[in-house]
Amino acid sequence: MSKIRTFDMHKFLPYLLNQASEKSGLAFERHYKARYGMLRAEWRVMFHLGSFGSLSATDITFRALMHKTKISRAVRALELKGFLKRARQKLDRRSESLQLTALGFRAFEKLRIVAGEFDKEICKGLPEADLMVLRKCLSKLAKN
Amino acid sequence: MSKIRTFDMHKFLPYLLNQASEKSGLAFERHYKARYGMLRAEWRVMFHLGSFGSLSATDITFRALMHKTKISRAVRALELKGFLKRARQKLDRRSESLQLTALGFRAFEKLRIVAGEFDKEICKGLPEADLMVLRKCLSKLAKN
DNA sequence: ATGTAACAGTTGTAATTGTAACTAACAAGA
DNA sequence: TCTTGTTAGTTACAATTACAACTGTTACAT
Repeated sequence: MSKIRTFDMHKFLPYLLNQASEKSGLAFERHYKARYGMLRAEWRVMFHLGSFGSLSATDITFRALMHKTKISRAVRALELKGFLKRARQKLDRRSESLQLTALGFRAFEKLRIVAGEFDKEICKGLPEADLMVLRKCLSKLAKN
Repeated sequence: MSKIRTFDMHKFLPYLLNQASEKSGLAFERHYKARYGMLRAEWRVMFHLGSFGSLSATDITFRALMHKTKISRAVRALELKGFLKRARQKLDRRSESLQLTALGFRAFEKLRIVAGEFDKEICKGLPEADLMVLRKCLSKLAKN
């Protein structure tokens, strides 16, 4: 039985991406889970608000590739923890501008440091040149 | 306020990995969902059995980085669809060897072709040299 | 052989999630 | 003003999932 022209699943990009993503995602999860009782969705919302500043829920939907109900619930959870405050937009009262509170930002800053160490750790063993290529490819794949 | 030594989250690998993984995973989902009513967990189990041959549920747990209850239920779903059969191991009657049926393998073969096209599509625009680096890095990240 | 611990896989239950339907706010043409 | 259509975000409910407790099997020291 010939395997000619048969696609090799070991090279299937969605598979490789998922493996790598799950591995690192699971490993990092314990940091925000243990310290702040946050779910992954909450961490992602905090990550976006901390990194990009004030955003609306819809903004986060597109940036984080998460469903709007998931975001709605994560926002409420963060709000209940006192990590986030919302403010109705004056110009369009349908949408609200989300922002980390001082408390939320302190938590984000702590996690940012942990994230930096974590990132350094998992990048160990990969040449800097490869990392540049890797980041470039991942950004492209996420956009398209 | 100085940003010196502050980690740039845009380069945070778990974030980039998740973005790229979600994007491609969501896009490919419709193929097995629409044609075979399979969930992502089911597709992953089928993927592993189709690619690597006969495996036990525990094998898949480690290879696919999925929780064992998720696998247990995916296996049952595939079994009900007639895509998979199980056989108790003679030597260790706790574990069972899972294998695609002829029907299951035909479905896998069809999806494999779709996967090949899908993969080609999302790789478009990335130089072959970069893809080699990308795959190498992803494999390493998944192992560690 | 017997007790204890480890392991493969399943199931009950509670938490999380997705889908579709909803409310409230805007927009723009008749 | 009064539709009609769109958008931001929420909620009800059903589907999916995780966690812990469970059954049945094996390993192995006593």
